[in-house]
Amino acid sequence: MRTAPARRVRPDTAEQILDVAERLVQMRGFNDFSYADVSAELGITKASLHHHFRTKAELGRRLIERYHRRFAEALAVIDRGGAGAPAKLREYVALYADVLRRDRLCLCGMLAADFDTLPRPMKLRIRGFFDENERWLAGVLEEGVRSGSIRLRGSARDAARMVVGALEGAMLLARSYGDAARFDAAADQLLAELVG
Amino acid sequence: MRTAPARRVRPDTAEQILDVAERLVQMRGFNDFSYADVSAELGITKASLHHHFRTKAELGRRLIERYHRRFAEALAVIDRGGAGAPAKLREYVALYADVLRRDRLCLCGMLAADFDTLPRPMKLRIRGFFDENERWLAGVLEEGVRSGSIRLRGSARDAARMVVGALEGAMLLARSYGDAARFDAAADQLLAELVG
DNA sequence: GTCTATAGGTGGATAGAC
DNA sequence: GTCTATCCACCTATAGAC
Repeated sequence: MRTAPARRVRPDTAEQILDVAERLVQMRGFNDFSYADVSAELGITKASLHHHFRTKAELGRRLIERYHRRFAEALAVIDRGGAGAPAKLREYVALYADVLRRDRLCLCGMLAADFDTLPRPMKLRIRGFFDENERWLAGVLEEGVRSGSIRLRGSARDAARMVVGALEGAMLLARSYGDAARFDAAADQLLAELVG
Repeated sequence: MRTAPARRVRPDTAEQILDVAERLVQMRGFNDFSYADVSAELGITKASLHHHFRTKAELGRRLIERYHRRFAEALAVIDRGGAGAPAKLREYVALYADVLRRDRLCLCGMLAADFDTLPRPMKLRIRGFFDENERWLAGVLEEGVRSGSIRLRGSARDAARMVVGALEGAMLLARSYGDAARFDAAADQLLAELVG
């Protein structure tokens, strides 16, 4: 079943850089982490970082692309599970909760706060990430409406947008109190409104 | 009816500094505006800014305090209006929408994204702002439950927390698309779930 | 209360050797 | 692919004259 070649035990340098940068952005924001931070953590010089990612804007763009790809894969896994709409929604919420439990915000939620200061290629990809969230959620909600497990007041698209915003905001608030349970409580309330 | 002394036409320098800094923080975040930005806009030197606000941390603290005070006054105005709970909720949402329409985020929503990088006095006051929002909203929701105009699934406190998060997140998302109508749609959905 | 001048640090980025 | 060395812009903050 596994057709890909065996993975290296140690990820290559570019991946390691993305790993560290991703965590720093999710915790501090795009403009509050530096090549120097990544350099110190990985034990290689800033000049070497520039060999892998020519500019910070390019590093930022690649960060979003990888995050989006992995998120889409997680959604595909949920889809393959074949659960009903309510269970799928709970799995979706769990993706957010897992991020928060590692003391991070959603990468794109954080970048949405930095939005005004970001280069255009990053802005477009942040929207692309949210668009995919909205599309997937709207599909699940419509499926739930058809099967009678979900009750919506407006369009599935508007409900999906509301849910994404509510979860991003709940993460933001929960982290300000260092209290992941705040996120869980908010998400539970939200789902209770949607699920019959 | 007006008992306060007539206001100066030109606000004093400290207020002007707060005005400019507040807008910059709401648009760009606390770490992406500088004394140089404010200096250029007001036509006074950075050294003069330091005369009014010794450190950036102090300026940040004062920003939150003023924002909190003004917000509390706006809530008091809503209370004095004597409307029912659903109308009060709509007025509350309008406070957020007005901020967004000036291309800004909530000051404390933005600072919540910067949270990890902020000095402790600012962190405590950001929580204080959200606490007040939560307290006021919970009161309105309870009033609505008593009068039968609001239907809650959990506690008023949890519902209030969910609403604050959802509105902050909706602002964040709406601004990323430069589309204030996204906020309105999300807020309408949210209120529709609470109001009967 | 405002200015000039400057300190001391960090930012992203580049040249060129190995 | 990694390094040393360096550039220049910008940051927050201070000293001291007016």
